[in-house]
Amino acid sequence: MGRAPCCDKANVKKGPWSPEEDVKLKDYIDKYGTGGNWIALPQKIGLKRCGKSCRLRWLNYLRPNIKHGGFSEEEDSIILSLYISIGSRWSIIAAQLPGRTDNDIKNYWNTKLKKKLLGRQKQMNRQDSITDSTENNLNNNNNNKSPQNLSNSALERLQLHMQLQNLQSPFSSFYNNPILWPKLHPLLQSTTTTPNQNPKLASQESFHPLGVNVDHQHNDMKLAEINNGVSSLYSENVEQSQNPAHEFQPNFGYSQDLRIDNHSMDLMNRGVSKELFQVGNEFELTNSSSWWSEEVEVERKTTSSSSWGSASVLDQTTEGMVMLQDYAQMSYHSV
DNA sequence: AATTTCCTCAACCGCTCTAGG
DNA sequence: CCCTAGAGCGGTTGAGGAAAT
Repeated sequence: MGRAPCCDKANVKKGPWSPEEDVKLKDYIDKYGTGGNWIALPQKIGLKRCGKSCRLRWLNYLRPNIKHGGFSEEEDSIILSLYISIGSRWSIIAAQLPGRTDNDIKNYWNTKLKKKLLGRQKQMNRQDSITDSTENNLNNNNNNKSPQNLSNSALERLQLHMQLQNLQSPFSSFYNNPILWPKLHPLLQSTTTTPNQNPKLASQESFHPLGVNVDHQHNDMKLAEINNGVSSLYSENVEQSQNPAHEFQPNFGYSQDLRIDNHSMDLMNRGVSKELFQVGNEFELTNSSSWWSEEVEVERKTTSSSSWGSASVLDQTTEGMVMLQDYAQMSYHSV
């Protein structure tokens, strides 16, 4: 017993859309809207298409103000920083880029942007063998912590974190140099361990380079996955919790318990990114300079020749978020 | 010029989530 | 509370064009 198909596959046309089909669909939606029922829509118009196919065609190509190709560097930066922040949540990323569709961004990332970044890294590797040893360290770390527990996306983001760090500071290994690690709250420093230090963590949880231990089986960690971290900006330690449930206490750069009320969780699960950030705006932020060690902060200031474009919608988000963007873009442009 | 390989991206698939009965 | 249909999402595929041989 499989799942019932959403439409009669035998009587449905597949493949590329003809201009006539596009006109039919666009005209109808312009006049009457979708009617809130995509499944019924093709029958009303007389299209031999699956409702899902109509929806996709409308969202990705026919609706007004859609942009294709020609991604700007600013858009690249936003995609990069959000990908590192939240992973392959393409719909959320697309919501930050007016006129872009999730499908477009997904394709752009998979075919160009990712290669662009990895290409830079390969170039760096050729130039500097120190970087190679760093990659080996990463691989070793992955081996130690049961890599099958990490999704490809999470691994990729981990690697990107590493690579961005290397691009920024190619002569030192992020993982081998604790001075580069973000400072943790003194009281909680001891609660965050590396997989090597804690075999239990190594086998059960994703190890985050910035101190975020993600237990994917724990419901609270759904948020952590998203924040992992809007980005890595949050650390949490559920086991150490002293706080009541439903109390959301974000804290940039400090490892501590992280809880969230149902409404906020719902917003995040729905991918309502603006509201996600608005939730973030309510945070009482700690001084962002504490997030990175002074060494990184100094280098950040001296190397950065660019700043976030004033047009970025993300500029109005939390200080911490902007800082992350700044970090990502600075790293990106620093090569 | 012919063939092969690579790349791009539109579209599909199958899953999860959600609302409504 | 359960079930179902529809919406939405992310991963994957494959046709077609471009580049390389």
